[in-house]
Amino acid sequence: MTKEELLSQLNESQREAVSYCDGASLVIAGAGSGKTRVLTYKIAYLLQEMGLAPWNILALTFTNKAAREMKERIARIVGEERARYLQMGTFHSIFARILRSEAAAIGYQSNFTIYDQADSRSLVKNIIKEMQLDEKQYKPASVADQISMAKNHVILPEAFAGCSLYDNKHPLVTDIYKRYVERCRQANAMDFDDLLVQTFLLFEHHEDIRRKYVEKFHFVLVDEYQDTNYAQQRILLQLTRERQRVCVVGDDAQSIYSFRGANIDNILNFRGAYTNARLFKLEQNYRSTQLIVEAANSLIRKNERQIPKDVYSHNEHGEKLQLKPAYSDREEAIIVCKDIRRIMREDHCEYSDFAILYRTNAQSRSFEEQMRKDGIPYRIYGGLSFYQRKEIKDVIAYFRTVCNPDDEEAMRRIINYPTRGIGNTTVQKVVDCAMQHGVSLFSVISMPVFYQLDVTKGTAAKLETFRQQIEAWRTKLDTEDAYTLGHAIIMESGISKDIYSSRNPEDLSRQENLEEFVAGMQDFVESRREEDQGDHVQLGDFLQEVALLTDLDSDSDEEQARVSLMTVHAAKGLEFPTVFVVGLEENIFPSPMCTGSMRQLEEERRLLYVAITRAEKHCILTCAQNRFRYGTLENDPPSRFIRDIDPKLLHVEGESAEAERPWRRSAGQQDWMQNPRPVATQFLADPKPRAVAKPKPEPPVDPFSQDFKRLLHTASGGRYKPVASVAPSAAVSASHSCGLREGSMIEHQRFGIGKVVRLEGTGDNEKATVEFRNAGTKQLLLKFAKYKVID
DNA sequence: CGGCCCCGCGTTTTT
DNA sequence: CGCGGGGCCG
Repeated sequence: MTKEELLSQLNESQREAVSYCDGASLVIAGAGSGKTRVLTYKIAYLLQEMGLAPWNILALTFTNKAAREMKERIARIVGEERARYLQMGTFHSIFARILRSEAAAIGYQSNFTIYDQADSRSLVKNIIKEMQLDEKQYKPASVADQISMAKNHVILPEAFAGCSLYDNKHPLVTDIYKRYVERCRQANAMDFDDLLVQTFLLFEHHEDIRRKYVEKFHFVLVDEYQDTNYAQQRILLQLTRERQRVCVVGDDAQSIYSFRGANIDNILNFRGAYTNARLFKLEQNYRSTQLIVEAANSLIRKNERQIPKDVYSHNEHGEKLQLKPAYSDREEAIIVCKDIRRIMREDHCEYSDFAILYRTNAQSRSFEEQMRKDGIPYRIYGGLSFYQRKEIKDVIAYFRTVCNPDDEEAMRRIINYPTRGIGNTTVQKVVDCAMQHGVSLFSVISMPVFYQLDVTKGTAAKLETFRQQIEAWRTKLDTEDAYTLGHAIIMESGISKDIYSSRNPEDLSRQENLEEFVAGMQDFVESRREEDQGDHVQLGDFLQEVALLTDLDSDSDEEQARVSLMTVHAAKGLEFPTVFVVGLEENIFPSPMCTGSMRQLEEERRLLYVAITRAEKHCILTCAQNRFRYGTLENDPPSRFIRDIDPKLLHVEGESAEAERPWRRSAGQQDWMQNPRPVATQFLADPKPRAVAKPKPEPPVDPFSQDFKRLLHTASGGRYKPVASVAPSAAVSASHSCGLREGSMIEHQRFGIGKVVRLEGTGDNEKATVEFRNAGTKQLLLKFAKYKVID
């Protein structure tokens, strides 16, 4: 591709951003303005026009998926060969690689383990217990979050007491933090935040090493810059302050990750850090209709902290945003399902053209149920990651122990799994002993006599057997590939036996998960072998990959079109012709956890902005007046953000009933949010039957029955009326999230054609019993099964 | 040491 | 309501 051809693919502002390579630049890319396009073309431009070698370009992204997709797109422009050597990946994966090769300089071994959030929390919890603190006062999760936040701001334990995170009610967090850091070191482990902090410290204390990487990376690009935290910003500065050859791309209006340390000031003040930085704005939105863009603009304009910009669209006018009030979460789901059917008829589109976005994962439930009833195929993203499932974590803990026997959290997990008679008492003795001598658990187990470990003969023998088993696998680390060794560990450790001899035969999902995991391991080894040729793929390589991989990254070779259900956070970077933003009530969106500070409220508002701007053609908001949560009925007013949207751009269903819709009252009138909530709950049975001998004849109230509607009507003083008379859908034969019904014919990737004879389970545990023509009867865990519905 | 029962708790989430 | 952790008992 010539320079002219390359640049002709871009609009004027994109072209300017791409071709400016002389110094630092900040590209503010409005929603749908072709941000990824600019990044890919810019890298192509650097390669072709500026003559940079691919290994001299560093591109940092936030997800593996983003990195992979961008690499593919660049390969299409400049060819596989050159794209392959680009230094492209997430902050964490790139820095993990650097840290492994420079481990010695900071006193680590290069086989260090990466602790995930669960490991961090568990370690914090152990420390709190050992310090004999009250777990009510020092909640492990919250302390772990504080430590994480401190690290994101590069505040080391010594400085913690003086920082703003420190609060007088919990003075001992400082000590917990100190111990935590020590323990990570003893375990030769880094948590996710360490991958940043340690990289920063490495560059800060070892100028020679910093120079080496400055020399290596001639140009640095950062995607989603609005989501970087302080540590990331500092490292970026370390790498680029001499050359100033850096380009960051982002949208301050889409900064929604402050809860994990992202700091919107990074992008707002970029030109404070790089004084000569040029600013480019991409303001033309190619994704959405004009009315959607304008409605989103009207919302985000209510925020004070932002870089002024004027996002516009030249696409068709389109229709207004729709607001559809519902009585209950169940009716909300019914409305959405009806609308999906309606729009499919009108627009002749597929299930995969729809997304349902919500604030919290728990909200998926009502939609799941309704879509199953209606036979609408769907896929839920997020929730529990595959790698967070117990059986998978156990296997990984074995792998981790074999690669790095000092890994305390992994050791604790597997030392008595499967049960081998090493109970809590023994574990605690080993831990105490290790702490006393300042060594790892494995050191104590290896030399119990030397460390004067006080256990009975029998226990000592059990520990020794365990140690020998680990050591035996360790000798194979260099000679066997990840798959062979991993498979051996699963078989020989007794994990396999434990899972397959499980007393409840219904518990088949664990087996399938394990099989999926083993298959994934095999795939990994094979694909890596092709890439790197020759060298065999070690277990450690697999662990490195897995530690930084998530569910969303996994291959989604969708055979079947399905409606996507996910949180707004998970939807960032995606787009859909039709988007439903559901649950727009106070105490849901904005989340009740945000205390109302302006910063937090503005972030919640940006979150809604992100949700709306995912939509290409239709954007439909829903709001339920009553919602079951934790078994009780909640009744919240509509979200305050609804009032932030320009009323001219919002069509409320049942407009005629305006007077009765509290959120349509003009400003100045008494604030509807301050009105006492209508209490429908009082008409319902007390959800927790206490010992109090009260006559409690109330049968459970079906939230969709006529009775319930009447209750709501009375409770609200007649204010709430049905938005649409929606009959509960007639009993539909058992059907499935994947569009399956009993009797469906499917074509399975491995087993061929078969007939579904039974469906059971919900959510991730949905299983189908299928009679295959040529492969007999099989049970499939639908989350992982690869198949197509043919009838 | 292991299983069972009861109590408490419950934003967003990537790496 | 549903899950996970802690405590108690065999």
